[in-house]
Amino acid sequence: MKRATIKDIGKVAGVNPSTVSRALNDSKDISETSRNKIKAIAKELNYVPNLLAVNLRNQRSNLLGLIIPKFSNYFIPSLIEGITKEVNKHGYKLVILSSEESVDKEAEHIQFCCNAGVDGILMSLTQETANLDHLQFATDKDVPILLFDNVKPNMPFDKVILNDKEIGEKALAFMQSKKCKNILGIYAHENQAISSERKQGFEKNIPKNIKYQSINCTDGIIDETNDIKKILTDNPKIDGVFCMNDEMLILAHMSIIRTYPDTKEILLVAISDGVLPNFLNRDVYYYKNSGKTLGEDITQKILKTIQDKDTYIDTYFREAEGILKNVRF
Amino acid sequence: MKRATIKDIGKVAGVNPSTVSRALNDSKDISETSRNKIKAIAKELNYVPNLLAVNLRNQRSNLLGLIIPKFSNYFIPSLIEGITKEVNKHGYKLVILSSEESVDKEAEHIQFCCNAGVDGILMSLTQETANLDHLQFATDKDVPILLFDNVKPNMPFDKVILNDKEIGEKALAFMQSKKCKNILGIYAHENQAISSERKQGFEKNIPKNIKYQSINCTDGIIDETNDIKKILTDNPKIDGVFCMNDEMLILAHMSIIRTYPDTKEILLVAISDGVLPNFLNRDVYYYKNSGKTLGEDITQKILKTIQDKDTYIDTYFREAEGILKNVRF
DNA sequence: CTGTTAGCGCGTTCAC
DNA sequence: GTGAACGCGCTAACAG
Repeated sequence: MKRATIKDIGKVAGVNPSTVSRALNDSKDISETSRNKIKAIAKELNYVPNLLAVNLRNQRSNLLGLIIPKFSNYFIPSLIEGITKEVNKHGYKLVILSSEESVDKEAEHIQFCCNAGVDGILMSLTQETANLDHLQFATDKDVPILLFDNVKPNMPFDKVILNDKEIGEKALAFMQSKKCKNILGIYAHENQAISSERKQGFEKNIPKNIKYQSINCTDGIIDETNDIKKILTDNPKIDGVFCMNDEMLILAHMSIIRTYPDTKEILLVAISDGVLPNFLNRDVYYYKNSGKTLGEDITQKILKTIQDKDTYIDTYFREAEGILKNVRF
Repeated sequence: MKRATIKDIGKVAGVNPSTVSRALNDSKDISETSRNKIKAIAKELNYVPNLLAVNLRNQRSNLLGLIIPKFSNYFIPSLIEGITKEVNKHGYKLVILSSEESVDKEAEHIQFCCNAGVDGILMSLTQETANLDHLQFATDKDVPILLFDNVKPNMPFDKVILNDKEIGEKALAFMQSKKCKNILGIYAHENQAISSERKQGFEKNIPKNIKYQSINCTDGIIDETNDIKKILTDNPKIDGVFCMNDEMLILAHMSIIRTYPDTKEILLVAISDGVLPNFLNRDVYYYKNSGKTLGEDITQKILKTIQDKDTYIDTYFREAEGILKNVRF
């Protein structure tokens, strides 16, 4: 059975389709009686609006686009969960596009969003994205973009930024207060903005009496524990490890317990989504940057931008929570 | 600057919009020369088709809907990654809808998919979903649905099913071969189809000489380690633990190392996505059911259904890989 | 308060 | 091979 349209309803009710539209959308230009009558018929006929038509008419789709560079294990799922929750609340839906670390795909995804009438774009850039010209495509078409996560403070777009550098500094200060004398820092790829920000912050004030070295690892490649293990073995005096995110934390954790099967006094400090530390069998101190709440945040921000039709460029700062300690039973 | 339409192109080229349409869609009813000319102009004008219009015209959107009951930590992210990868290959996009364990939302999401011209629905049911009437909405409108994960073999829809019961049996046999005499099984909520299937399989052939008990845990609630720890403490002879998925595995792992800080001979067997075991500092044997490859699978299946316009009900079986052992360095 | 008309942008049918 | 006209389903502008 073909689905009913407003035309069908109009035929049954003996009114014009536009009147049906008014009734269904609770326009004030319509009488109580015909509104009720029309609504009753609509229900009778199992009428549901065809969103494709509504969207074409309105040139918008109630869709939000999320463009991520790739899937990481801890942050992204948590982020998606936050966005999905918030988006559902406001009657929007979420389309997820993964660039798979390709700038070309990133550009394609932006194009798609614009052509599909997406109302706004949430976007975390690829590691390779140096040039931001392809974002212009969206701004030209007045599709709001909000950058987050892998974004530099000087990028001329709406963005949400964590106080990365400051947390790096705080982390160092904390480790100092805990009497660390020999520290290893574990970071991601240099092109990743948040990684280098956190690194810069951490390395800013290292005093002479603290020995320090760092390593860059690839997300989630468990083999890299071997490299870390080697550093730990070669430097038995290391008494503190700083991890720039959860992926690095798990590598560090594995490496430490493999290097020192019996508990050894190495202070483990990280910036984390907040879930993983509680699943590790070792004290972990961490600054919490929850993907979930970030997801809620950025969703609210872009929905507001959509509503207000703002065009100027905003930078929103976000503070990590901490320092926290994981729960041990 | 307003974006170009086929009308604009036609004006510049001095032809009718319909001719432009033909040229752009490589219709055979058009001369080589005008096709090239029109395409050149289109490029010149930065023409990109308005998908909203295309979709309304075709009554479809090149969108796939994914409806999940909620976000778990291990399986779902991996699943989404698999689907996204596969979907991108074929020019489709993915919309993610989370029911948050509410049957009502589940129904709403189905409705949305149908009204929005989604080409197909991938769906894992809520724990509470007993009645499948609301799926009828989609079949009525000829929107293909494919069920996976939390689906019972007798449900009259297209579905992908893992050999859950069989794996349960195999797991028991494996633990027997490893001389376990006292086993604890850890499962999820009873309403979760895969959990109860795996449980039934595992419990089917337990011999008299093996002591066995089980517990149902909630996903990702770390407090439940206390309950497991109590069982382990009260039953010091337990020498094997079976975990129905990754969430249970991590609970078991925590509980074991907390109960017995020094290594103790407890055989740990699980059904897993395959990532977590390698991050645990203990031997783990597991049957691998990768969310990622499942995601690829179900995407291919539903795309085929869409293409073929099949209407009969298929059940696809999927085999877990194993038994595998985690990598230890 | 309601009907008429027009158009969102595209693809397709039917003429020529 | 091309133009004209129509319709997908809905909403908004204008009249009355």
